Amino acid sequence: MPRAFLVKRRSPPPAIRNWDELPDEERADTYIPDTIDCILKYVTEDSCSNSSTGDPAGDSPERSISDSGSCNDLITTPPHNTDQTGGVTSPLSGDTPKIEDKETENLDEKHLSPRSKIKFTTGLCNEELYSCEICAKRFRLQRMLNRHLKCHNQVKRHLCTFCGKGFNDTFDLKRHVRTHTGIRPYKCDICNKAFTQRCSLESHLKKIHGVQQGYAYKQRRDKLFVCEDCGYTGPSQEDLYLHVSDSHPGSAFLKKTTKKLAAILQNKITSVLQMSPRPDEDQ
DNA sequence: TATTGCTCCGAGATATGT
DNA sequence: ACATATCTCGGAGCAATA
Repeated sequence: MPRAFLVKRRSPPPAIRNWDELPDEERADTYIPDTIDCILKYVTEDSCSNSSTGDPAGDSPERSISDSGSCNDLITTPPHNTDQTGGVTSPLSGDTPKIEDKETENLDEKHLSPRSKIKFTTGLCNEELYSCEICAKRFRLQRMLNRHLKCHNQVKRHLCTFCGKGFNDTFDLKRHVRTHTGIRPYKCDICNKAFTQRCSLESHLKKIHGVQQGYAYKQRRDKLFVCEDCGYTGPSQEDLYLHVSDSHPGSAFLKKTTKKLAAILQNKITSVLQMSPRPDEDQ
């Protein structure tokens, strides 16, 4: 789906946004506004009063049904309480309510999930959708809503050890950390310039070299296995595992590798070692 | 087996540097 | 003005869990 159809929340609620201004010990602290209930109540009432017709304005430019006529995972509707950039603002402070992640889960249970699950009927489909009570976005899958709720949570779970900036997503953090480590896995074959993200490389190729990447969807999703310790890239997870275990035995990557995968890899390593003659046997 | 969470990713927007 | 860097957030695959 073209992202132009999505409500963009270009955020920066100025106060807390700058993580550098917070001492480390406060960055990940739970922050539950005393007024959270009020906020939720407000939003709920607001939702009720405004969204009974779905689109109070009636002339929303946002799309609710895809061109194909089928239901989308995300059906975008205008947020009822947004700032100019589409961001959600607290009715009290103008800032997005800050909710620690665990609290967000409670929030899901206590305030959002049951009441958010609605039977949403359109002319083209009739299916249960999960609605965010904060911004009124609707999702076909509960897990999509659950994850979306994190967007409204200013306390990020994943903190950069270099600058303290927080992210909702581990991969976003990993990608961000590359800006500190200088690891650039995506290299331009033509001029050898390297980039931290594939889309930067693609943009470069297109604008500078006039090369349009013709990736098929599957190719696009091919993973690039990057060693975040040294920038080594491998064609497979096994390859990366072998590299890391060999070159960076203390790496967190090894600790994160699932036992299952580690066992599979260990078996492979063992079988390879068994097949190759041991040096002392050669002699 | 169905659901959920984690992770990787791309698309697009915005920020920054030259 | 343009190129590049960085960020946000939804889509999707897969593994873990109920």
